[in-house]
Amino acid sequence: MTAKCASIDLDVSLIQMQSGGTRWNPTPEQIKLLEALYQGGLRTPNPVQIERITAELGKYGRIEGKNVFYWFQNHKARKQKRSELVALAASAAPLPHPEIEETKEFHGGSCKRKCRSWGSLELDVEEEGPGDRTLELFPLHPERKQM
Amino acid sequence: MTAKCASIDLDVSLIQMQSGGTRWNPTPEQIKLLEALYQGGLRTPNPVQIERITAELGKYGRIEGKNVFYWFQNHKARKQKRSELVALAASAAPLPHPEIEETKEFHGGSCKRKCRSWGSLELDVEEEGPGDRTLELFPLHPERKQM
DNA sequence: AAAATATGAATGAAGG
DNA sequence: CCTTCATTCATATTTT
Repeated sequence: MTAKCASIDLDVSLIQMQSGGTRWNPTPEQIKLLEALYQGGLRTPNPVQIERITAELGKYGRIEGKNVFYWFQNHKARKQKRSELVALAASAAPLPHPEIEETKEFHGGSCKRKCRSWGSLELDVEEEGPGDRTLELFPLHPERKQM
Repeated sequence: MTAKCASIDLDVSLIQMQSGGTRWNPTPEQIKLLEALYQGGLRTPNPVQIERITAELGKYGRIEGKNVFYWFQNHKARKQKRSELVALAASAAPLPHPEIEETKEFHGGSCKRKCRSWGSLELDVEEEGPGDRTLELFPLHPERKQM
């Protein structure tokens, strides 16, 4: 028997948070919801939105409003940066090396791919399609209450 | 009070596994060049710089923009950390005078950042607005776990 | 080979 | 909003 179970089932999710020293660690469920919201078009939620999202995500783990706020900020900023960098690299260095292993097949003749993300290979992001899902996540009237 | 759900069985081993191969392993030539740039004063290259460096380093091995980006970030942070450790050790032994120089920032100062104002500010929304009270923000959850 | 260490990668948090 | 700091995780490398 592997003496591994130390009977100290740490409820890390809560204990460390109470100490106030550990940063928020989103659970898979929380991430899924956040990404769904982002995909739905939400970029900078208002305080009201933040409060609601926080309340919903709070069911899956400890979370605060600022976590939601920061998550959207970071998510947006980093997607921007990745796109920026990839686009720059693509325009600057088309094909410096003969060892190509990408086999980019373009259908229709649109060379302008919008491959974001760092890598040149995998790491595909969810692309919101038109009418992909009936996600009515924004029943709020358009108000300008940005921080 | 043993009301802990525990279950820390982390299958994280696969969650963030980059299916595609190993992480970037810089060649000696690449490291030499990167360190030369760092010594030259470069700390946080812009996307343009990153692209150039990537293009140059690409001659010596497979590399991407994010590798350069991360390298500088890590290198800088860890150099600072080491410097702090050394300074700490130095100030521990041969220092007859307890006088501490006031905020002697050489070129960066890695002091802990102060908290801004998330402690108890907004996010305290109890009202939905005038007559606006019919909306479910999360149609994704058919069931509630709050019981 | 196992443990310790070094470092690439990722992201939460905060400053400006 | 954009940039940067700081912490953490995962893995390659070195040490014992």
